[in-house]
Amino acid sequence: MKKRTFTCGLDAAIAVMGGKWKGLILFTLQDGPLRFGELRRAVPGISERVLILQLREMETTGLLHREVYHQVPPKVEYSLTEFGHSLNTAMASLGEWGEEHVERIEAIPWDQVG
Amino acid sequence: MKKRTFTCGLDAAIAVMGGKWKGLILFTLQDGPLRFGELRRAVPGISERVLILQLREMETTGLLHREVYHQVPPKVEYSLTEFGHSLNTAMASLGEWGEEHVERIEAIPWDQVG
DNA sequence: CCGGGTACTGACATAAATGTGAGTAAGGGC
DNA sequence: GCCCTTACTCACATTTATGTCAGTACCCGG
Repeated sequence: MKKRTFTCGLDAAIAVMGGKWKGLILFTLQDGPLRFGELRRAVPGISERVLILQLREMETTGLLHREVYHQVPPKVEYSLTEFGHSLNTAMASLGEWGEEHVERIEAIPWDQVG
Repeated sequence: MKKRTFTCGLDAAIAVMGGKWKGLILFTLQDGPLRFGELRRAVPGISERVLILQLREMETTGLLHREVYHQVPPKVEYSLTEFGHSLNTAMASLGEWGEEHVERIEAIPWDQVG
């Protein structure tokens, strides 16, 4: 358990929801629990492996809860914890900003960016 | 200019401010323009090269403005555009969330996360 | 004419993130 | 017995992000 330190709140928040997918996963789960397969279909473009890795990370960081139903075929449900919900709320304004500016963002010459 | 499309506003926002540093740079510049060296000192831990890359990206995406003063030694100032300011505002709640939960976030076993 | 400060650039190396495709276990229906 | 579904795991391959370090151009003060 090496402790990380952060320069500010934003730094800490980014450490938790950093990466390309976690925000979207959080967003997708806001309306209720989903099983693994549903989640995969709900987040277009993500690969199985990466989805699993992200889910594991988010479980470890306390953003979401994993509930296993001992059935065959197996059923596993992922849902937001209180912590996850609170982060989702905090990201709402970022999502709104994105929506307001989608056209401008899509018009950015992304091939010149990297 | 390949156009990217986004699944939702959050997706678009993450494309613009993604990565470990852009949020912090935005945050650092919120109180007014800074020159390159000042910025480097204000964002602890970032390397010169990466700072430049991030600044270039953020210039291309329209988040900030680069003003060159033809002096010796050279002086270059970076400042937020309106677009950058609006994103900064949208990220404020994320920063607050981070501050509220720093202790919990620092207590996360980060070595088990990756 | 030497060293200092500033804002870089370039070659290179490593680390982290993401992606691909195959394989596994379990029981139920046929 | 065989195939189906589901939620994975494993062994890679590739891409993206980040870091290190040396070097450049400019003029100025000493």
